[in-house]
Amino acid sequence: MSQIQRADARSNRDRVVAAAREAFASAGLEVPMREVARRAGVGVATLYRHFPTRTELVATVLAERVDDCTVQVRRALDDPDPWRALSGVVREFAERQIHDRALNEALLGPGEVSAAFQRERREHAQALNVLVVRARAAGVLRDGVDADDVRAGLLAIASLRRLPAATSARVIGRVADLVLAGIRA
Amino acid sequence: MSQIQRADARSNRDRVVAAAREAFASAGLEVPMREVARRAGVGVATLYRHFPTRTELVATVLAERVDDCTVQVRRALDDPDPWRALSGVVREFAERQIHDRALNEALLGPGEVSAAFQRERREHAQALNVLVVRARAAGVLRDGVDADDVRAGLLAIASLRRLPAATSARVIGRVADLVLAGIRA
DNA sequence: CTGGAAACGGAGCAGGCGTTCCGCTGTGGG
DNA sequence: CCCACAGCGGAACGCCTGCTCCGTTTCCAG
Repeated sequence: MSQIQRADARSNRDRVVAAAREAFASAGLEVPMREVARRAGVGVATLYRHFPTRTELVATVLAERVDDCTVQVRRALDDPDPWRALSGVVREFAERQIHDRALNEALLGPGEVSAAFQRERREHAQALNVLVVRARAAGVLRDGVDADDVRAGLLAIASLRRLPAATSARVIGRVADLVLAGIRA
Repeated sequence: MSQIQRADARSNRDRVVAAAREAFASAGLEVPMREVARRAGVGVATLYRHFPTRTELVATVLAERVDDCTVQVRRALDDPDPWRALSGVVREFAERQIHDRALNEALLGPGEVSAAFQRERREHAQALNVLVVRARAAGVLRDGVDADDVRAGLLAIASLRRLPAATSARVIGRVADLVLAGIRA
């Protein structure tokens, strides 16, 4: 019913997405289209047949990553310990940044790219709000700390991904600790 | 004895530096050379005669900004109140980032550019160390916080400059508060 | 005032990017 | 098995960048 496209086309599309995912994660979003095509073992035309514009390819790959983050926050809602839930989200987010160079650009990139994720971001924000409200009710947050503070902390962690790789991991870890110390009662 | 160059050459050099300073601050370091030349009211060749390569122009402009930061930390050494001195450095640094888009790239940019400031960075680090040691002696720092934590916090603040201008100011302010709360006893 | 060196401006070059065009290839329904 | 056509690869286009070349203008010492 669905197979309008040939089997080899479908397989090539998958290889392109896989190559883009890997390339973006390790080298950042500015990897040239030619390079993605080369890694996928296809010609540039094939790449453009599946993704008519660079932005669409980027959006497709980033959608997966952004979803990962939302899923992670949702999962934290199941944790009965409010502080462990919230601090786990911050720490795991930091961990993700260390291993995936593309993710931070989904959150920081100039409108064009990140505008596509408004819905995902809202879902992420809502789940995070719940975590913050619970933590606040449990009295583990410093007075005056709200969800925007936590989001600002996450953004700060994400931004650090631009540092030279040699130091970014260490700095991200320190900032994550700093953010947690900054929101805790 | 020194005027080996003509008066108009000297004046053009000044205009180029001024134009670059302004352009970098408002639009970021990736402003094209043509655009800097246009703003300065000179041809590109004139620009290249004074700065043989783009990197040299960038380094010249950034050197001023980086110096500003070092001077500011040195001045804080005169403050008798250790917490006010340290927190003032963090806040003023945040303020600078909000108003100058170029500064963060001096600290974050890939080696090529930022490597030129190793000496300045060491001086900055030494002065900051003194502030941290004093604050620690005064007992206003949380246990385990060291100068690297403060530096990591400053880097986090600097990195945020890449956010869309509309939100970056607010987020930078929140993160600065978060960092201060995170290091305070 | 004048001439030659210093300085100038902008067209032009090389190279990298995203994207398109088009002649060929190989898949899969009949 | 076969051939129409979906799908392919890579050369080529247009644009933008950093940087250079060279004929022309401007300064200023004598």
